[in-house]
Amino acid sequence: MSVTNTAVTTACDVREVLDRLGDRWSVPVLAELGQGGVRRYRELQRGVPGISQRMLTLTLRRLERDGLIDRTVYPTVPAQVEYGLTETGRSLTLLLHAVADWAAEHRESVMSSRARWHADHPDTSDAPAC
Amino acid sequence: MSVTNTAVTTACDVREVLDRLGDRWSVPVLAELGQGGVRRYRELQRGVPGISQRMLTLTLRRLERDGLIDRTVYPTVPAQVEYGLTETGRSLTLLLHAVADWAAEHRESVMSSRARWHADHPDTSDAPAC
DNA sequence: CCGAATCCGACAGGATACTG
DNA sequence: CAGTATCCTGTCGGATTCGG
Repeated sequence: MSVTNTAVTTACDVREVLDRLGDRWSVPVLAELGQGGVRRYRELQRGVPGISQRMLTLTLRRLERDGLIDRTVYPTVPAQVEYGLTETGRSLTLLLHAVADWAAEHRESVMSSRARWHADHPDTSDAPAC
Repeated sequence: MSVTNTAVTTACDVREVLDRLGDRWSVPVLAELGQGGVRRYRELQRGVPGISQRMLTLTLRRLERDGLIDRTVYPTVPAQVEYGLTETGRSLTLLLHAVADWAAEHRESVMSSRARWHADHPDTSDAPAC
């Protein structure tokens, strides 16, 4: 770790820093937090349909651990917790917008390619619709 | 599919189109193919250290299915197969460069945040070094 | 309200052996 | 050389229950 050269960026580094892009819920949670200011736990659960309490908590812990969101606890009764993006997290949402733009732009291309593949290879499995 | 509005981009769509960003080997393989022209099967296996034959084949099939790479078979003996990026695949590598840049730029921030978390929570598990 | 703890199924992915 | 086929394991994530 004595090397300060940040230009050496391998695919390995990317996965080490951005492994949150691989899991199921980090991106939806970040997207929800990116829409506005601060959200409470229940609001997030409603804003990210389908997420379980377990995965919401795990995802929030990991995002907090990586410094992408911060967690504020108000010692009221019952407890109140607010989640919001950090500066790093906000910059990440900009990147995610670029990713979403790419997906929207090339969606037709990818889908038609998959349809062609599906026609040529009738046996291979397909992921169901979203 | 009668809607032509591409501005409606949900996180669901992104994962549907770009689920290859989530798996273990698609990005390294795309990076290897993005470095130069066309690669053969064995060259890819050498250029992507650690990948097994099984995962290399699976990854290549999925990338081909999505129209990100194309596969050319020369009917020589023994068989010779070449893989190369399509136009869509090349445009994706541009996006991946942006992702890699973000990771390099915020690597220190994320790492220090994890170190702090690790200091405050001595029990939580950590992914090993890359 | 905001979680932690536990159990469990599914599937991605590694190792190995075999084939045209 | 360029793959299949098979077995096996770890991990992710869902469902449920309990606690502060």
